[in-house]
Amino acid sequence: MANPLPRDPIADAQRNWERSGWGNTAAPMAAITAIMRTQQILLARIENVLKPFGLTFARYELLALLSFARTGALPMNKASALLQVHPTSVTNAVDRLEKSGLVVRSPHPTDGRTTLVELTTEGRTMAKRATAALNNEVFSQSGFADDDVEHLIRIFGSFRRRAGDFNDVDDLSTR
Amino acid sequence: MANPLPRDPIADAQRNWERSGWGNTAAPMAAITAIMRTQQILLARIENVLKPFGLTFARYELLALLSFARTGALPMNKASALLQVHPTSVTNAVDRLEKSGLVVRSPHPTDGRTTLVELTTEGRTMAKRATAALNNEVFSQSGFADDDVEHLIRIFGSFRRRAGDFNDVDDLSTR
DNA sequence: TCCAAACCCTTGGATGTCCTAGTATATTGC
DNA sequence: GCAATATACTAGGACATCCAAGGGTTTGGA
Repeated sequence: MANPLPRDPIADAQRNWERSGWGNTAAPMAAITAIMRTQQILLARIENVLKPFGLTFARYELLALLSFARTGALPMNKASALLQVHPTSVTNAVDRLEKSGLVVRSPHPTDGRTTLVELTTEGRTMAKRATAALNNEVFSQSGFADDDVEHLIRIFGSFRRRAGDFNDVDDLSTR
Repeated sequence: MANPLPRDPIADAQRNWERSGWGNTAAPMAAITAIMRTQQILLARIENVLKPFGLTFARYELLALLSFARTGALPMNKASALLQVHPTSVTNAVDRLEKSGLVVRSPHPTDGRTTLVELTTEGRTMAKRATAALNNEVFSQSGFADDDVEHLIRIFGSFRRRAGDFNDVDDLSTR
């Protein structure tokens, strides 16, 4: 990890924006830049925890998704939709997970176009272990206050819905 | 863009987490996953706006950084530190920007190890144009309410400081 | 019935990020 | 003053993401 900078580079950028006549968009610019940087920091922490398992975050997400599927299997296109990544990214992840013996591909029983990805026994075990590690080493000490976590879930939930990610109006806080 | 899902996959994941005995970390997990997805959406929007300019976000960030430097030039290691990316990522970006004629490399006047990256006239023009496009097409319609933008800047500012990004306690709201 | 359109997955290519290692230059300490 | 250590940049490799294009399978309308 590099040494801390003396000043916040994003706050500096915000000032530069304002000084250049973009005062009305300086704040959203700063917020978006902060999201980018935060994502980078969090992803690095996650990858660091997953490395001993021989997993990356992309592959872990697929394992976790499969572990919550009723039968431990999903069509590739379904996984792509739920993970919200390009189909080729799923192909890539499945290739590597299959080489590691954590998932297997099988033909869809009724649709010849579709391929199912299924968790192996080792895959299910790996998903459990990796999940425990992530919860214990990352999520339980995220660095966000409880209130802020709720803020983030709400703000980004609205954002993602408006961005076209999903249609429902489900609100966990009302359960 | 894919069609919207009927349900929010992150809210579903949060429920699965709770059902599996990870109730205490389900919320931070959901918040972090939402940050990842939001970053992906925003990056796609930004790349989309920059594409006509032949720029990517990584290259744009370097151009913007240089455009705010007093002399339009910075040592590579300085750029790496301020952009908070690996030195090799800067090398990569400079290689491509140099091929496009937007920046030039030059030796540091007193330190033989250091290379300066400097904006060309075309580079400065490009930075201005791309910045205007991003402000008009992305930042001015970020999809976040003004209040939420302030929340995000505050929350992620604290997070980044605690993560070791920078040392100051600068708070824009007190200016 | 049958062919065009739609859908599913994969291959190949472009980019970005990081890590590791190697080369060159500066700085430090004895 | 010189060797050891630190610093700066780059080359090569592993992965991830997306896009474009191609081949196989289904579906749907004439």
